[in-house]
Formats: sequence, structure tokens, C-alpha cells
Amino acid sequence: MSAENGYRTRQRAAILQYFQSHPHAHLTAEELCDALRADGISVGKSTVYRALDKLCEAGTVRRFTMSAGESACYQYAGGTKETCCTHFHLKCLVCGTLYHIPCEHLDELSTHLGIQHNFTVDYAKTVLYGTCDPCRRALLAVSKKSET
Amino acid sequence: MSAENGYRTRQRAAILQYFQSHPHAHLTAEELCDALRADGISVGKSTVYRALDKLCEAGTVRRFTMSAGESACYQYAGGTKETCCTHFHLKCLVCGTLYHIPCEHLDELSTHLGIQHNFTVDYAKTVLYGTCDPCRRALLAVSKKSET
DNA sequence: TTGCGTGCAAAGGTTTTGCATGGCA
DNA sequence: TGCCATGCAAAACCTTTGCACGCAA
Repeated sequence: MSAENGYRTRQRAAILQYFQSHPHAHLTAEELCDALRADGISVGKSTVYRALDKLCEAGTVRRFTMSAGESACYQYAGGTKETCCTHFHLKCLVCGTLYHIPCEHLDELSTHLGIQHNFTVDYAKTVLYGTCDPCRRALLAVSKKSET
Repeated sequence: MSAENGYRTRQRAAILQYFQSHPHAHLTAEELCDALRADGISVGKSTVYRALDKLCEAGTVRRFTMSAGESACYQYAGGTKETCCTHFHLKCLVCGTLYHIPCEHLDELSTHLGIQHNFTVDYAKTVLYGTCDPCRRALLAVSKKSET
């Protein structure tokens, strides 16, 4: 369709470069704005949103939505679409950490869904929510404390 | 904690009854508002939000978040907490339909994640996104058409 | 009678849009 | 030169909150 993504500007280059040098960062539009400013490159908020939209369309960046009303988080999806599109993501609801899980079991799941349920899972948009090990332990510790 | 959910009012009764008579509906707060008005029961928007919050807390209703900026969707979760908390949900990104998939394969998945990856999946908050069969076919048809 | 529930309006937050200017090609 | 990108401000959007009044218990 459109191999051309438009003009190459200072702002877009900065945003792309930020993601490339922080491939595991997942941050909101505002946080990205701040990070860029910290790097000495001031970019308007609207520009950040517009650039993120384009990057999402191109598949370069992925957008995660937690709960409505909160900011969406963006993360680098790799130059090649394979980096984060061939495995599932686990997001801890407590600490917010995003875990990348390339696992055969999960591949089987999507195959199963495709064959048995006629549903094509979009790895790029799907995030499994739950609680990671460190946080579960921490929660248990807290709940024991409060049992006075 | 609180077996008592407060007063029983005309508005709350109407909302609960709506969900009970439309157990598979998943709609936004605004849509619920409109549906109630159509039934002859006018309920203020804030009241709907407040009631939905309570129902979510109680586990009677679940809240789905699609993408940031869009409205959250609410759906009846049944009187017993088990109805929708023991299986996964598939949401079609094209038509928006929510599919309930109680499937052994998916149970295995969560067991696997718990044992192998120390991650506790929250069924209530996790939705797998993708494309359902009818929509995939429709998309294929469209893309063939545009190949002039 | 007490105090929660309601509804309106206003505030809060994130994201989008309009428009004049600036920069890429 | 032409056109897209930028950035500011304002708008749009969903949701929450403040406050006076009404209704359940």
C-alpha cells in the first residue's frame, strides 16, 4: 500500500530511535514526550500521538490498553514484524511489567483456536493479564501481615 | 466483607434486571443508559457508572476495556462468580463480538503458565483479540474485490 | 429520621482536531 | 515550490466528583 511513511523529520527520527535503543520500554505518550525532552529533543504532544499512530499502523510499535481512562502504553515491535508478533505477552496487573513469553504451549493454543474455534489470534494485540511471581509473593506477605 | 450492597432502588433494580434478561449483552455505560430509557426507565449517566462500579466490585458484572479513548463495555457475569471467570474470552477486532470459550486447551494453558512461568492469569481481565471466522471471510472477500 | 442514592453540572484525564507556520523533498 | 509535519490551543471524549435534593429503611 504505502511503502512511504511520509517525510523524515527530526521528531519522527527521534521517536523511532528512542524505541530502537529502548526495545523493551513500554511507556505512555506523555512519558515518551518527557523522555525525548530529557534527551534534548522537544516534541509536541500532538506530534507524538500522530507519530505513534503511524508507527502502530506500520507495525513498528504496538499499543497496549490497560483500563479505560488510563493512558495507553506503547512498545517497540521490532523492525521485522517477528520480534513480538510470534509470542504472547503477559502483563502483571500489580507491577505493570510486561513479560515476553515465546513458548510452544502458546503456539499450540493459537493453532488450536484457529482449527477448532475458527479464530485467528492477533498476537500483537493480545495481552494476558494476571499476577507475576514476585508480586504474588509480595501480595501474600502483605495479606499475612494485615491478619493482625 | 459487605454482603449488603446498599439500598435497593428503582434504578439499580432496572440495571440488574437488564443484565439478567440480556446475559450475553456487552454494552457501554451509555448504551445501557439508552437501553434503560427505551424500557421507560430513565437513569442518570453518573448513576449508571456508579451502579456499574458496584456491580463490578461485587463480581456481578465484568468490565472490558478495548482501546484507550473508547468506552468500556460491561457484561453480566452471572450470580455465581464462575460463569465467566473460568474460561477465556475471544473478542473479534472487526465486529466486536465477544466469544466465550470454555475449553480444556485454555485451562491447560493457564495451568502451564502457572507452573512453568509462575504467572497467575486473571481470566476476568484477559481477552484474546483477533478475527472471528465470519469476519475473516468477509475481509478476504473484500480484499479480492479490491484487486481490480 | 437517618443517611445513602440520585441527577445535574462541572471537573478530571487522555486523545483528537483546526489552523497557521515551518521543514522536507 | 508543493505539500506534509509540527505545535499550540481548543475541542471531543469518557469518566469521576461536588452538591442539593429525594427516597429507602
